[in-house]
Amino acid sequence: MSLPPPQPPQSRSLSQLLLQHPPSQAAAAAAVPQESRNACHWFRINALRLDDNPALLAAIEYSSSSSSSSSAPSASAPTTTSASASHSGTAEPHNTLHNVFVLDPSDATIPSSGLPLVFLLESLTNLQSRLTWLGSHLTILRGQVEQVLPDYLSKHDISLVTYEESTPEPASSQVAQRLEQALHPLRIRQRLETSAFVTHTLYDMNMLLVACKNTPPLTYGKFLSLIESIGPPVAPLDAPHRLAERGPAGQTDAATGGIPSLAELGISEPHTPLMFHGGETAGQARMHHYLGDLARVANFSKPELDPTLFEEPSSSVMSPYLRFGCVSPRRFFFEINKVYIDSGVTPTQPPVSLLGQLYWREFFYLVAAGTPNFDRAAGNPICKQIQWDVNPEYLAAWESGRTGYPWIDAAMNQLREVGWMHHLARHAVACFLTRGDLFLSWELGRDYLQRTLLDADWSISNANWMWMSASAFFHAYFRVYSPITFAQHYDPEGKFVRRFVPALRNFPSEYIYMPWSAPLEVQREAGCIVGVDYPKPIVDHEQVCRTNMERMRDAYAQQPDAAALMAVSAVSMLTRQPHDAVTLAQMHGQSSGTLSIKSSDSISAPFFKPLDTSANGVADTSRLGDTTSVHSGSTDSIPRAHQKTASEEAARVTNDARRWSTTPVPVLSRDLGQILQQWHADMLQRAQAASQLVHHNHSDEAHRHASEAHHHALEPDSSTSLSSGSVTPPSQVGSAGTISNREVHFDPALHSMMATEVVGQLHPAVGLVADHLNAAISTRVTRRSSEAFGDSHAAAAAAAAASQPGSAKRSRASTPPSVETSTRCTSPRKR
DNA sequence: GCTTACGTTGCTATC
DNA sequence: AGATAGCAACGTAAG
Repeated sequence: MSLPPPQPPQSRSLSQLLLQHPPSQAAAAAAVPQESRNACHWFRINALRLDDNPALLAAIEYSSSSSSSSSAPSASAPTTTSASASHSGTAEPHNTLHNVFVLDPSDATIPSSGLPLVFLLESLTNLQSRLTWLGSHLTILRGQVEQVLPDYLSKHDISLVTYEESTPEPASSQVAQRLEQALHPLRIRQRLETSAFVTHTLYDMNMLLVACKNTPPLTYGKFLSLIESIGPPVAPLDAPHRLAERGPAGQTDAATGGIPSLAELGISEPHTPLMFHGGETAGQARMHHYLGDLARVANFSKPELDPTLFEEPSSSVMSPYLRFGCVSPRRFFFEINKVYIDSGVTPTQPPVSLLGQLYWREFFYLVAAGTPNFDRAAGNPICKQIQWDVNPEYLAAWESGRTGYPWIDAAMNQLREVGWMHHLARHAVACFLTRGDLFLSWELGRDYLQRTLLDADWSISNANWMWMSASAFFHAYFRVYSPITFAQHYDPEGKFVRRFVPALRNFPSEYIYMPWSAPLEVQREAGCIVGVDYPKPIVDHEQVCRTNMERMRDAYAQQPDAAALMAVSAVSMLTRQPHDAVTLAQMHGQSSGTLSIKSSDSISAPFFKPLDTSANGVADTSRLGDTTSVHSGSTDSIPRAHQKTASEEAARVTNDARRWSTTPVPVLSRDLGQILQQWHADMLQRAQAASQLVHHNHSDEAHRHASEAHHHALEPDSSTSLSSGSVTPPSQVGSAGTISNREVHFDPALHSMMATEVVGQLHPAVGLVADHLNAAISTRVTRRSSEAFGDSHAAAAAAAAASQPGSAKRSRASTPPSVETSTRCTSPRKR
């Protein structure tokens, strides 16, 4: 795959920058001369740096309009007649620059404990000293953003706020939305403007979503093609030069304070020295150090890196610095390109190259931005619906490094100790937790890593967990990592295990990855008795791996359509006939365009195994039988999967009961209700995001319309739009046990209505939901009905789905969420 | 609707 | 040792 030719980094002038970001330019021009031009840059968790920070530069530029000597590099001073313009030479500028970070306990994107918190505090400390050197100051506010920040802005008479745009993580955009909402009074009272910039990714995800018509590619190659058609990312901007002493340096008022200590936050100091230190300075040092080895960078090939190296990791470990924005991905990108040129050799190519890793990050951000319910299986249209087991003891063993498989345990211990694991070690533990061995949900593993890893990144985390569990992106579930041979290949001596599983320090290499197989005298000699000093394996890999593969095969074969489910659900909400939503895919009558969906082969499957799969039933029974027999006295030293504790068995039985329930309907309906509610919440969020987008565009009319859309989203008219109240409670959902005989009539015209009326009322950005609907109906449901009822029905279904509902809606879905469309589409419709 | 090419990184046995 | 075939056969996306 040939890539866009690298652009040399070039610094652009601020006026150029502002041209690219008309909002802030508009803000600057709109300010009334007599008013002060105090600006505030709100540092967010994804951009804790001075380098390549256009939002910071914009704030500097805005607040230093009078003095070209104190403004940012190469900035041409805007023509202005402001009062401060009369200040000359060394005089203190009248305007102040404020830099604020808000420690908001309600902000889920801010780590609240552990090594990630330590890393954050270090990053803030570094940021503070860098700002001080610059001649400015970092103020830490504590409390909810939407309360403390407006107060601060009001008190300091600030008229421009700049910040880094939110990530695809819902919690991230929610914070920004809460703030924007709270700032509304200030917009009027002190003519406050806000401006957001995207530098935490190489590309603006909204732009990419438009480019891919709201349907992100699901393969890396397709993603590369997409960005190839767009061109290389924008070059990074240099950090601001030193400013004259400005801003409220040294000031501490009641609401502000310094950077809190760990103790102050009630967190104990880590007992081992940090391996990776937070901050822009540390990040840049690491980047330059790593990039100093030209040959290593040019020959970088991700899958070949050794996951067992721990003194000096084989990969760059730039990920924590990218997560917190200590280093700009654009800067990293252009620095890598420089090395490629300097190295004089042909560098490796994506997907395995170092640059390719940045593209992976971008790819996952894009899919995350364009996929509803990206962080869970339910209601996630790209995620396979797999009936994972429930077993808290297995989960606890995995988390705490007590699975009995030294390679897995060592990796988990490394994670706990240093907050980082090699990429391939993550693969190993993720595969082990999910499809490989324990068959637990990827969401559980994601949760643990998300709060433990220094580089935890919502978009990348969820994508990789779906990948490794073969829930999305990757589907060759029969390729399972062995917890024994995989690490053996890299580290036959077991140095990594000895370092991170102290109990095995003296174990002979021959048995280091399978200590249970060592003769007892060997164990005694090594000072580690398996079962006493180190746990026995909690599962027999050989055995569970085979069983799990069968379960994966079954799950794939009976894969329901999450997308179709969502589509039908949505229509049922509109028709207020949710009791009918749960069923089957059959097509009758092309002329009437009415669909019905058969539950037995599609809808019930996401949450339940079909009742009639006798083969599986037998297998299940036999497994339970095995369990019983084992309890009657095997002293076999070889671990067996069915050697279970009573509580494990209880969990298993509960699990089976859930899977084999003979009355699935009520439970199914409850799940469905949750999906609908979640979906509705997502719509609200998108509407708010859209409204915010319009704020940034400073179009009064657009703004008014967006507000109306927002209002509608928040207080939906129950007769016209989606409200959680329209979800039928489980008790109202049909009679149990007759699910396979029930049908729902599904009119494509209603689908169209939903797109134009309800979705359109919120915002065209919500059109992406309609897009999912569209895809769901035209492909998934059709395919289902084809399987169930033959080709003629399928053809009719396809025709119906693609005819009148398609045309109107498709054009909307492919329309960028621009101001123009928003003014058109968000105007409320009377019924 | 069908076929085909492709997909960041498996394991084991065999030569 | 390093490469190859067999395993059992997935989904995505394009033609």
